[in-house]
Amino acid sequence: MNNRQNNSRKVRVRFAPSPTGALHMGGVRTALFNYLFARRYGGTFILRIEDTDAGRLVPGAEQYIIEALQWCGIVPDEGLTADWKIAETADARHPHAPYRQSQRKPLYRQYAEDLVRAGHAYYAFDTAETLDKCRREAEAAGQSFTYNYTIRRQMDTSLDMPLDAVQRRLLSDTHWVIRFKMPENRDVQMHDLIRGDITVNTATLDDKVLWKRADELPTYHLANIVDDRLMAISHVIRGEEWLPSLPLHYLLYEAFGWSASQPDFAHLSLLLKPDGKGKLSKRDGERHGFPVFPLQWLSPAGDISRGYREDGYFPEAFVNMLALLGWNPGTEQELFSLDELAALFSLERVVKSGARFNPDKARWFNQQYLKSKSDADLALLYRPLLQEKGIEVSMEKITAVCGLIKERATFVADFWDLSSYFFVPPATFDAKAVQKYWRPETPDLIRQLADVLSAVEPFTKEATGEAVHAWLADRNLPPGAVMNALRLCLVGAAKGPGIFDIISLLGKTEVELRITNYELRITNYESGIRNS
RNA sequence: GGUCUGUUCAUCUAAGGGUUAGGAUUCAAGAUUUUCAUUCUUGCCAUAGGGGUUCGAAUCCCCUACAGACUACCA
Repeated sequence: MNNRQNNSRKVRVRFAPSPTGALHMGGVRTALFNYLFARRYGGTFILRIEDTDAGRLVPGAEQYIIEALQWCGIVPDEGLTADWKIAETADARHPHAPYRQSQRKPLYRQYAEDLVRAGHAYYAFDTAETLDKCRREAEAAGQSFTYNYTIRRQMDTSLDMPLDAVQRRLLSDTHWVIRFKMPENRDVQMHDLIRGDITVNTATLDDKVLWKRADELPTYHLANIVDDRLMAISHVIRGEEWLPSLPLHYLLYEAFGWSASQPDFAHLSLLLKPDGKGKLSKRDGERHGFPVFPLQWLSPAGDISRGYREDGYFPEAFVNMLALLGWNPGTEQELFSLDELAALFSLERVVKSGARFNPDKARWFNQQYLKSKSDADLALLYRPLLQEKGIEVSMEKITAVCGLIKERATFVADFWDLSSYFFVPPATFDAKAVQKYWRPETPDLIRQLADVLSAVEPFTKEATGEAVHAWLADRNLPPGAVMNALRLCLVGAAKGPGIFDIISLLGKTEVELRITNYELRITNYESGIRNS
């Protein structure tokens, strides 16, 4: 079998979502692979909105798609204007405008009519009730109803109708459709860039509706083929759910006489649930506590779905994680910028099987990106969170704190739990730590230690460290005798960065205050635990 | 039910006829940090099952099982 990939063509790919709700992460991955493919081969990445089903349109969905792509850094070359709006009028950069199919409405009918004239399609006048009845009858007989060559001559169609009768019917009836006349028994040989050769016999396929008189709109299949042709799409990279309609699309290209220049196809496997069976759905996120959407989504019904952005993921981490779900470069590198991905991406290395999404790995990616950010950048992100709590401190201090805690965090949102004691004195003490580190002799030692620290000048990490160790050596005490107790006074728990980092950042006054205030409280607290 | 697609550690995956089947995440243990986390080391854990082809199969072929998608005047 020859590989029908047409390498000589200029690469033009499209992401063509339907604005029927929030774009879920599987959709983002499809957009990403298209974008990466275009960049890898110096091609053009086009955004096209497939809104041919007015009944399923959801307000805000189109805007959501655009915002999601924007957040991810997946920038279309064509179809979206510089101010991130769908291009509606043609110009040099957007020669095929409009890029919203509802606005291309007048264009499609002639193509459907051409097919009728050429004998590849026909008019069908069956009512919804008739079709329903057929389906119910077939179901009752234990079969499924297929509108194809076995049945089409018994249906209400133009196939055996005199031409003038057809004309009259087209004018008097407003609910007819144009159906593709599926060949009876042909093996359609197809090629998929990811899956290889596929053959399907047309006997199991049906006469798909291409165009509807009722709303004068094409169905997906017609609009898709016509627009891909008009927009000179070279590669169609889309989800696996489209694989079953690939034979129809091949046949459509053939019927139009466009086979020689039809695009190459690549079908991406689906994203699966983290547990159990089936494809990833909105419900999984709710059940397992992770987002399935890039951005938070407020449905018109009022339901809120969480988003990666709002959950504190960095877009780079989200994109990196998504890229490695079903693709890998063949090396052991796992962390990639968008530019690196664009340089490495190829369809040959896309995995055939479905990828089960793993929330743990997603968190790990975010942690990696968090660690790699500069302290100053993180401080910029942390400051608003502090301000919300009414805390106004210098950027220097926030930056220093970020430097000390970033290795301990996965999200910026973790920062407060990890560093509140730098800004407000601890209000509670970890009971286990108190039991472990607070001994009868501790209060006396801690008071002595406070005196030692108050004499240190300048109050730096190094100087305080030296002074404490000198005192320890002088008294012939092991460090364990006071270090953790001191930490307890300052932090409230047995955790956090190095004790002298904390001491120097807190400052002499605050350290003295916390030791004198808390030594007694902890002693009482501890005896409370003993007595209970 | 029918059609198509898929199946390597729990999860993401590498290995395009010859390796002790490799890496990452998770989990566990140890080291480091007298804390916690990081880091490092180690460990646990896989070719769905059965037949072929071959000197040799995760890899090629067939069957079975399982999984998924599709089966609308939705996309």
